[in-house]
Amino acid sequence: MVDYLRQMPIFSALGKDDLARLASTTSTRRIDKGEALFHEGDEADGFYLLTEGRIKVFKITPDGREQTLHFISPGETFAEVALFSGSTYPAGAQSLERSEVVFFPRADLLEIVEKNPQFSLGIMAGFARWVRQFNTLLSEYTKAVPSRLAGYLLAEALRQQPTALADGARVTLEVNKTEIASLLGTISATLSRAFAQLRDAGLIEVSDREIVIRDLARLRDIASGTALGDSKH
Amino acid sequence: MVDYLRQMPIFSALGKDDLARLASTTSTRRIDKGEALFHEGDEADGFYLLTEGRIKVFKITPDGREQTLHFISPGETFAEVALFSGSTYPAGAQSLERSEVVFFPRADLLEIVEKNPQFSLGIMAGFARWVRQFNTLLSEYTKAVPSRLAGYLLAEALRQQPTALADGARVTLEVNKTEIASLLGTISATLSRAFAQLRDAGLIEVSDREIVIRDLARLRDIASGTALGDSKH
DNA sequence: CGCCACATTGAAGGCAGTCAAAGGTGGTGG
DNA sequence: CCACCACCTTTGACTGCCTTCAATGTGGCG
Repeated sequence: MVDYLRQMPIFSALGKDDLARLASTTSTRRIDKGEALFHEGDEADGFYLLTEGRIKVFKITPDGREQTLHFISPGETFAEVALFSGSTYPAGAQSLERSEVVFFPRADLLEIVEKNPQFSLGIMAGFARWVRQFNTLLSEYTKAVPSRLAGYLLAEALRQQPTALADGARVTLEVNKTEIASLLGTISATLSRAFAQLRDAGLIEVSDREIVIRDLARLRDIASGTALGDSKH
Repeated sequence: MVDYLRQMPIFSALGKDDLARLASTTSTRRIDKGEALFHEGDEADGFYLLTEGRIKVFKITPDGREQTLHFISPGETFAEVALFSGSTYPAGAQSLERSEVVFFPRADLLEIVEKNPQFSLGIMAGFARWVRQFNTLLSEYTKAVPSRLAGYLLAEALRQQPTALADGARVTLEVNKTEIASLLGTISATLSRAFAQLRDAGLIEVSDREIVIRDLARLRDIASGTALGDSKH
């Protein structure tokens, strides 16, 4: 466990002793597909590291729909907001597949923070990343659904193959389309139409969860907000 | 200046020496109405404290509209994201009136963070607050415009008179309606209709920037997502 | 007095959400 | 091994809200 933690950017500044102490306070939990890890409003008493599976972090909107905020992949931490006193989780977390998480109780972390200023810098850097992502999500909201989808596909493509992104690149959707719809702030029926539009315009090919990017340039254009009909000679 | 800083929650954990050092590194800047403080994407080299006036923090959406993220009031800090290395401002800031800000350069702050773990906890708490606020903003986005407006009016009412919020409460809009429209993710024409709907339903009275809340219970109901037509006997 | 920014209102069009139905797929249990 | 079922995906028809475009009103300020 100590070695595993050491690999993570957030913990890399800690010494051997602190790492060992940290490791000894954690607990591991397995959750089945569809099971809730915590609910929005629950008392927040620590944060999580996902070691296996896939988790979604989401809010329930006033009209009862689920709005997904992030999908968490193995190796990522989430719910860091729990590091602060008296707070509750601002969103819920639920597994999309059989998953395994490591839990870090708040009390022990705070002790370590107080002794390791560098560690707090690492946590703050994590926050900054989060802010940026949220910012992006907010911008996305004002765009049409096909634009958001194009943006999502490009982000996924980049994540899956950071090098050599070019026409013909393949993207595998790692969650089902209903979940993607929730992340993009829409519903599966509308997302389905958006996929159809990008396909009919010749930008992508779709076959279940396998997507092939056929026209990267125009896809980028759509993602940046250009309406699908518009061409700019 | 030292006394002024000490009042702020974020700085309250600092000792006299650090406060004095911090104060000596700051600079004050006056900006005219409409002037930009920084633009989205600028190199972020410090954060700001607003001492006078009013500032909006905003992004330009892909289709060219302004999306306001926050209005900053005197005594509030903003652009804290600048505390992290190699980052750029994720949004722009512009004054809505003649304003005065105090600038805290990053380099000096980082030194203080390293010596004062408690200080970093304060900054992190600030971030957590921010996350929550953003979270709220995201939820708001999925609601109809009259609901968002109702939520905004309630939040303003609460901010202006934390005690004794009841029917007959007065709210003064502190920015013009076009700016409010931008904060609520819409345009002035649509916001104008939303005001008219709340007025015609007998929930509020509107007279320029002075709003009177006539039916607090129903206004809360609308804000929480109930459609204006729906009644629940 | 006249300009300008802001606010309001009308008309029209479009995008997306809702409801509904049908086809496909994988998993489970008999 | 097959039948059934639950879930996902897609498509159609419809409705409603919001945006766009445009015109008019109004208050402040030079």
